[in-house]
Amino acid sequence: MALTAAQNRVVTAAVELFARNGVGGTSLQMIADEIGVTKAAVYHQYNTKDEIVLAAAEAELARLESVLSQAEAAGSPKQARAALVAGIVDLAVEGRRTVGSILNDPVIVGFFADHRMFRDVMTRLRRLLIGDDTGPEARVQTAILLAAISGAVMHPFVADLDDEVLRTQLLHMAVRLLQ
Amino acid sequence: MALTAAQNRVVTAAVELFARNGVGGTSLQMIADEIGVTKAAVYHQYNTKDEIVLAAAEAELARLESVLSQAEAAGSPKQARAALVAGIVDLAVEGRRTVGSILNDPVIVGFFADHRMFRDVMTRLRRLLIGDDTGPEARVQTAILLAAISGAVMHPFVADLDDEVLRTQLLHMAVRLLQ
DNA sequence: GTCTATAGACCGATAGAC
DNA sequence: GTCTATCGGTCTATAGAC
Repeated sequence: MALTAAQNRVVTAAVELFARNGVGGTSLQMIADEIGVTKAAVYHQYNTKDEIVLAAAEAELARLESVLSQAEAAGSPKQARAALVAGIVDLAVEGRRTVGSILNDPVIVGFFADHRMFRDVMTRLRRLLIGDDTGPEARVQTAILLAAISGAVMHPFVADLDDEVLRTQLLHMAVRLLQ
Repeated sequence: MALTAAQNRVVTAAVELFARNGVGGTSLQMIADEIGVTKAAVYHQYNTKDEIVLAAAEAELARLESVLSQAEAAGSPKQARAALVAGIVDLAVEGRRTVGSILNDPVIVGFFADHRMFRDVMTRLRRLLIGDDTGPEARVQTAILLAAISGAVMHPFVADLDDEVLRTQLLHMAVRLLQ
């Protein structure tokens, strides 16, 4: 899981290109060109394209996992939820160019379903946001909250807005939606 | 714009495959196989892959445009907004497997920015939802509303929910968010 | 860790018969 | 409207030198 400097260059370039062209529209040659090395040098770090996609998805997820862990350490469930939502808003705004495309790419969504690491984070996320209420209303409401945050940051309607303005408005709405 | 039967088969297969594999991850061979013809037969309908992608995006957008036109014919702005939101919820739930992936694919998002038809629909959508208020709050709120609807329907948290339950919950939230 | 060079499959696209 | 056959190019992936 700990990446070497060379692996980090590969993953960073991959995340950027996946957001720009989609996973299926990104070749190893593109990644190599973006870094300024040859394909063979990329293959020295990862043996298949799938491994790169997985590493890129894990790198993005690691940031969410970090926010999640911090939130779980909060005093009360209510404080935990607030901390989590604020952290997710920060994450989404910070990565507004890349997060959305990657989260929605069909190939990566497939990984989400297949690998336990992703499911575990989703379970923790769900538990923190809605506790033990597994009814339809709570599930839809949580899906809306998460989709709204990750989707709104890359919407054309807000493309020309400052990060700070976007963050403030988004957080305000998220708090309202959570009540 | 009016599609022949053969063109319709191509576009329908393309929409399905784009949702499953992404635009960049879908080849003309895949589309041909899905229909049960050869690549050359597909090329007889559309001369390039880009034309197919464009036709697929237009087909999806045409459904939104139809909802938009109906809403614009409503008596008051308030009624128009309500009709529009209800129509969009229906559209999203109906196409919950495909709509989300296609709306977020980087290649199609690029088309959205380049082609006037998409921008026109977006302008009408925006006018109907927020009128002449072009401030940050209104823009973020509208982006949230649209992102929430299109993103929530394909969220893993609601994957096992009935269409009817999902539609009801989603509509309830949308109305609340619109106030 | 990076390179050159290459293998074999698949890509988008075209020609021409039926 | 669909087919067979083919083109040049790019794809993922590997071998082996430095």
